[in-house]
Amino acid sequence: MNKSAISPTRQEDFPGWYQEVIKAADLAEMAHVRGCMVIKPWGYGIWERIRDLLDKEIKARGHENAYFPLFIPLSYIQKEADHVEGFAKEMAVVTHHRLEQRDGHLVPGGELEEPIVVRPTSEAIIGASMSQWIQSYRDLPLLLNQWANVVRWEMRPRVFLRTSEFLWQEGHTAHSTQQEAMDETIEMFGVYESFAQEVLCVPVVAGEKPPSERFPGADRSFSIEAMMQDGKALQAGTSHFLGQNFAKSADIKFLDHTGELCYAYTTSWGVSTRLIGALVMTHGDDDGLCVPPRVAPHQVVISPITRGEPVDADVLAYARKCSQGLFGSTYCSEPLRVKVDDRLIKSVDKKWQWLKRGVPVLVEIGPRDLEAGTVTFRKRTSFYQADTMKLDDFIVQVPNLLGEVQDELLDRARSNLESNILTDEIDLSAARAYLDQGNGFLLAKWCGDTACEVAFKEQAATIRCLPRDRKAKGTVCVVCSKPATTDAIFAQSY
RNA sequence: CGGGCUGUAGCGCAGCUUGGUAGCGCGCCACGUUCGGGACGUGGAGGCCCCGGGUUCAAAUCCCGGCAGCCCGACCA
Repeated sequence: MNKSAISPTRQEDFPGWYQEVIKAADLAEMAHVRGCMVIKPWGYGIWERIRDLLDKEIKARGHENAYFPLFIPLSYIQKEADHVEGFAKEMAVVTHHRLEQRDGHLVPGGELEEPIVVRPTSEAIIGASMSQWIQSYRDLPLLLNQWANVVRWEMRPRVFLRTSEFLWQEGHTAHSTQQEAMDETIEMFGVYESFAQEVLCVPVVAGEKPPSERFPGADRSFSIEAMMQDGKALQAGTSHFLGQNFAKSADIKFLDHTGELCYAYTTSWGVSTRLIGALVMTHGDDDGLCVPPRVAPHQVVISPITRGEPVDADVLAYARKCSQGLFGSTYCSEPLRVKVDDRLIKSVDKKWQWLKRGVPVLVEIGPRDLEAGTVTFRKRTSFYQADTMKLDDFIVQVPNLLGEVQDELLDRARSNLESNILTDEIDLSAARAYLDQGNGFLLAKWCGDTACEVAFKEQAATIRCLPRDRKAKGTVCVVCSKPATTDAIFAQSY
């Protein structure tokens, strides 16, 4: 009888399962514009939680939010050579500014003298402002962040993972010294790492990107790499040390305390709606999504079991009493988010809906509970096992229940990550065979030569990052057997 | 951007070969019997058959061109 709610299952067809969960959990649907998605309330609610919590972390470190234009003059983009090369192939370009009737059709008219690109990222246009705002070392550091949409015309869109338009946060800072900019890069890198783990329950491998995977125009890039349940890596957040590259191209200069004119050092860092894709592929099961309580739009849903009988009114009142009892309680220093789902549909349908959406705790209240002064509830992590508790006890216990779900999700994900990182010292053919199966990460030594990365191309595997906290066994490069200079995580990736 | 597959009711699909009144299941609405693990019966609503051209007396069906989606590559903070 315990037929799973999602078909196909993860085992049968992981990409098919992913798309089905997106749909069944009411997160999003593809719009009829290439690669664009409509984010539905449950999905957007998760994004709002991510935004609100991360925004606090960003502001707590002295950054201020601002907003810069969606449109960037082509000439701004052109200033940084690597940046242009990195983004040129995926740019939406605006060339006209009106529509004209011609042969009964609307066609673009009024060609622009200079084409405008829709921002794929905002280094170029924010740099232009920075250059005007910064004159003295007293103007530094300049610590900005913006929440915005960006557009990248990717070849192969995938909902939440790689959409033509997506929502993100992009931090942009300018500093007077290299060290301070580097510290900033590492600081925000750390914020992402702990946010992923503590808030999203997504454990990650944190490390520096190899040169081939750097952000276009960056001197150094750092990323957090999460492992999806199919063993593939998902880059979940990046932080870049841009050196003086953008300062030179955007003319961001200041007079230091000795009166010398210097270029600033800049950084940028961001996370996007891709994090929702990470949540799905980290915590989803064959019954749908499991939303970590800290980012769940509703942490507790109370479903009154009504059957069109006189007792319904009392059941509903009892459900509201339960909801009100939770009012004023907190979890992680925030008021509980509780919803009474009093829609006039069958309670069993509500149960399946909330299972698929992944609400952390679902409470069902019926005439029996009313009579006994109890509630019946299920945690999403053990949904098929309902518990019954006195109402007063339940009200006290809810924060603990949420904590349990949060912990269970993290533990489960962490054990998946750790048990699927191959750390054996193996030779190239064994490494290839392992990566070809695509069931996890390989932690191995690397000589630092890009040519050795190419050896894994056939297996579609790349170096995801040079892990900060993990040491591979051995002393020689897994590919060429020359002395290794670093540890590296090899994996297939999204 | 190359190769393959697909586009018909909210969702999943049949019909297309061989052109001739638009179908099925789920869902939705109404009523009745049910009801704490996806109930059942009866009746009903709902379609520019992706878009634009062409062939034809006649196109969901044949031809051409687009657009969008999925899978595989290449590409990709």
